[in-house]
Amino acid sequence: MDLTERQLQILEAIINDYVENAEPVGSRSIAKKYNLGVSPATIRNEMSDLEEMGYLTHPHTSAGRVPSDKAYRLYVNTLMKKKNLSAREKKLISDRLAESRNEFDATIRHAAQLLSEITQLASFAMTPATNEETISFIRLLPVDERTLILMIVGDTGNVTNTTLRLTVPYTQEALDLLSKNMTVTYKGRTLDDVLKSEIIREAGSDIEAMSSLQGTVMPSFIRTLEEMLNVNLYMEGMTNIFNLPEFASIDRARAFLEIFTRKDEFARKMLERADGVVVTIGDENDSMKDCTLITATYHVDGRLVGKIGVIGPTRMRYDEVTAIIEYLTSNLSECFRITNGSGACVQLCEGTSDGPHGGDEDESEGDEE
Amino acid sequence: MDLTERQLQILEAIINDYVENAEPVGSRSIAKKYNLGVSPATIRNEMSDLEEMGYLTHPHTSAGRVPSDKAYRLYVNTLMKKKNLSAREKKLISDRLAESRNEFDATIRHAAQLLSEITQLASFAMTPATNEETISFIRLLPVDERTLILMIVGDTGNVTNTTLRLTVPYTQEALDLLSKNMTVTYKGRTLDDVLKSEIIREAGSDIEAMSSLQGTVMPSFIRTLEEMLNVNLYMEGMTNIFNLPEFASIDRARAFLEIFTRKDEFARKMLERADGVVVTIGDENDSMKDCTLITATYHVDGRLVGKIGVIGPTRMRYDEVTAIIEYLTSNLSECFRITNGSGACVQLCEGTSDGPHGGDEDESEGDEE
DNA sequence: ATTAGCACTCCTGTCGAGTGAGTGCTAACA
DNA sequence: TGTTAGCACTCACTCGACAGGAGTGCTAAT
Repeated sequence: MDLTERQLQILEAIINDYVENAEPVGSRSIAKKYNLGVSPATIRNEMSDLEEMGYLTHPHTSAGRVPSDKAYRLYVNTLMKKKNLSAREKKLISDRLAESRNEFDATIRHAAQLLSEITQLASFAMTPATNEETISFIRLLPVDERTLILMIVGDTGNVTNTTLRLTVPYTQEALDLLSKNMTVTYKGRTLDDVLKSEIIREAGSDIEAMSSLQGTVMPSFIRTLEEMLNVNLYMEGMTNIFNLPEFASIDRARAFLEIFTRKDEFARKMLERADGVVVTIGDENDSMKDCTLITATYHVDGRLVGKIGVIGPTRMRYDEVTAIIEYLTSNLSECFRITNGSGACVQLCEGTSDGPHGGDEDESEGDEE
Repeated sequence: MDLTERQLQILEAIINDYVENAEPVGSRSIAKKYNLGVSPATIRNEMSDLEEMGYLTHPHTSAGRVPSDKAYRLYVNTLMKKKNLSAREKKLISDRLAESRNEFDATIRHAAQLLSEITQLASFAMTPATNEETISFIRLLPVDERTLILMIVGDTGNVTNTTLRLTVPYTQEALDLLSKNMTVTYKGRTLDDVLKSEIIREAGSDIEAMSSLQGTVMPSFIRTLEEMLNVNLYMEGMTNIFNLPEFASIDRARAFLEIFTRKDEFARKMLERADGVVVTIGDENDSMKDCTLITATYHVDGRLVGKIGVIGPTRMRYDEVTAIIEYLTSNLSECFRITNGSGACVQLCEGTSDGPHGGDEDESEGDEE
């Protein structure tokens, strides 16, 4: 059954009022503040109907009405008007992102910080998943007679390295050979693929092989691959939620903060979410059933996809938050696009652990000394 | 004025009782639980004296006594008996640290996790400060025609790298030359030293130089050096404090958690603390005036010094926590010592961001393709 | 010096009345 | 038939009174 125009108006008024004041809203205050041309009694009747339809709830008989998850869903889907950010806000976002534009991870982290500062909610940002990244080359660099660096470079310029300290000295020849062999073996294969095959191979490997240089390097190689597959997750503004009345009880606050302590689990869940702006309200979330989660995706070089999002109570300024997150992700994507010079990335683009472009590793390598 | 033996006994009893129950302790309960052979009335008199001397406080007339910071200080300095960990706890620590012993940063993080799990308080662990680390060599590695990797290797095997994406292609020759020049220029100098001189040089650099490959690489070089100087700080168990009655109020909890959000500031403060086990109680801390901070240092290869610590209310099991932190740091130091084979590091020692020895970069390299 | 006894303080929890915000129903009205 | 005014009713919240209890501090006896 569809809602009448007036019911929609009343519902919207209730949502706006409740979002602002966090207190059950009564018929009289709606009639006074938003002049809909009807009396409190009429509004009461409509409210009663809206409650019957599941859009409103009632903490107790003599209290005002509170919007339900269903009401917020309706609001987000149909009622909400697209909001435009003020020039000031836009400038703030652009400027702050530009500050660290040359450093990939720092930019991502700053985006999360910005998001929590502007929305006054908790936020997160993740570096792109690297499942489809392929190995470009592998290097073993000598540090001293027993220390060496294992370096894996992906086709997007993503680098991960590990310092290995052997208990017995290695020879330069063995190092060079292994370095070469590993690159030949793994080049062009995805991290995932290599990891799976290597874990199986390791499990069945013989002791003989383990005593060789390769035998000692391989476990580290596997671990380094695993590390390279992990996304970096930055979470910000967790103490913001203490300002909100819905988290005034220590138990609610605690439950909320525990999300932040289990980053791996959280990252996994976020990776599963669809691309684009996704809003999940209250019960629509698996856990955090009284929170709203708004996530969005940014693109690196049009290929890799990273996620960023806001976590707060279901009572939030949906219009503002989605507007901010949309502007922020488009700005981020712009930042990480180098092919069509956007002006945001004029001279140099650089990333500590990631970057754009499907790289080509076949250019001559040259030795450094 | 010195305390009598009986006063010390009573004070200790009050501290033990309060640490356990978090409630003001009365004369009667002391007389009953700890049979000191005197009546509640006598204990009351002693308590009154102890209060006068500043060891006890009194929330209100008809409440029991609460130990003051001064009492805890006395307890830690003279009353406290050294506690021995149970075999089970020792095994737990050793086993958990051994799990990740080959990965430096992971081990540090696990140490913090362990500390918070066992003490049920908040904890932190930091990687060693690298102020005195010298540059071993610098590498510029090609990824594709416009992407390259800048890699700085310290004398301890500490590696930091950054992926640079240029807007104009570079030549292999320029890359090799710059790589070589940079190594020759900076090798053997400390990170601090190079950073300072380079920042000054950059400020006065001419535009001409900026357009060269060197000009584009240098700002990233500086940033990467800065990154290399930063210690990694891991904080764990922050939600543990919600279990403690002293943090039942949302404001107290909030103030506490805000420490965790300003990691840089926190890291700086912790670096300033003396080596060894350091206990600062309540007012002895600059901020966090109603917390106790217990920190200790571990050693890497007998040279570098890292910090680890516990943060909790002044009411804590000082004996247990110091015992745990002592055992943990000695175990950590053992883990990171390779020269005298401790058995903890038999086959291979490896670290993502650290390692021993003053390296030599001049060994021949060999190419990968 | 120690202790029993006792008055006193002050926190805590409970109970009931009063208050106010808000609803739900009914009857009058346009 | 939809809208509105009026009114009774509900229920949370606040405040003061009161009792109970834990604990102190003082005094006098041992």
